[in-house]
Amino acid sequence: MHAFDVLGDPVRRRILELLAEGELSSGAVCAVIRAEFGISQPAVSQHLRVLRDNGFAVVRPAGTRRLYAVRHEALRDVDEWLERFRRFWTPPLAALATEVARGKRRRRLAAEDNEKETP
Amino acid sequence: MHAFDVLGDPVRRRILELLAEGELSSGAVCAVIRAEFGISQPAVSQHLRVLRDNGFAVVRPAGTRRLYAVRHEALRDVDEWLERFRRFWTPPLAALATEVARGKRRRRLAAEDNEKETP
DNA sequence: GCACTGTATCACTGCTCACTTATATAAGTG
DNA sequence: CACTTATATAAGTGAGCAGTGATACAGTGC
Repeated sequence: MHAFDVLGDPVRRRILELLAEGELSSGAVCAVIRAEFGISQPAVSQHLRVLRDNGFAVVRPAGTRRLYAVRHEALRDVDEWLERFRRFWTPPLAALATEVARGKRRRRLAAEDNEKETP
Repeated sequence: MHAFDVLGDPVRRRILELLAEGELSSGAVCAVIRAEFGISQPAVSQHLRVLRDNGFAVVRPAGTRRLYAVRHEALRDVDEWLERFRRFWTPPLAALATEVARGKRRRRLAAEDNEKETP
């Protein structure tokens, strides 16, 4: 499932917005979504599953609860897709900083690869 | 239709990628998409319509052709939705520049509103 | 152990939406 | 004008997916 397919659903977008504030239990997410969209608990649970399966969220058991958090890597991929359009509205300073960040990230990823190859 | 629903389709994303390079005729888009996705001309035309109707593309007649171009405003809205997540991977410099740009945009929009109210 | 709460999965269903074929509209060309 | 090319619209069909109710599973406290 492509990143944008995941974000194509309003419920999933809302869940991510909620998780952006910080870790939340399945039940907490469920409560808000039920109130706002009027859908059942299984429906919310399935959306959480989609988010998990596609790397948009991570889950951590805490007693009987399961705490969800955003995985920002997935959203960064979306952000990078926008890159090619961004130059039309991004001022040069931000573009430069983004470029610097991207270079950093590339170097980091490359370093990780080297670690794997020569452990 | 929400911006992310529009981007939820791989064909539409690809079309936007093509248009990001510059203005293209319906036929030119069609040729590429047909080759890559194997769908019919009407199918492509319908996707172009969705992009038009949702403000992701503008069209300009040129003789018998119709030239399509990206409307960046729509993509900026998507970009702004990502804003709340971006702080996790954006370096401070870029964040500052983005903030400056946003202030600019807000002032511009406000100015436009004033123009309307006192023409 | 049992009951209870919190969460996930299963099996099914209905609706949305992307596709197709056929056709309409519009502009250039002889 | 008829003919062709370029593009859009119409009508109908099929698949996918988000929803439901029922159920299973896991952890907590008695």
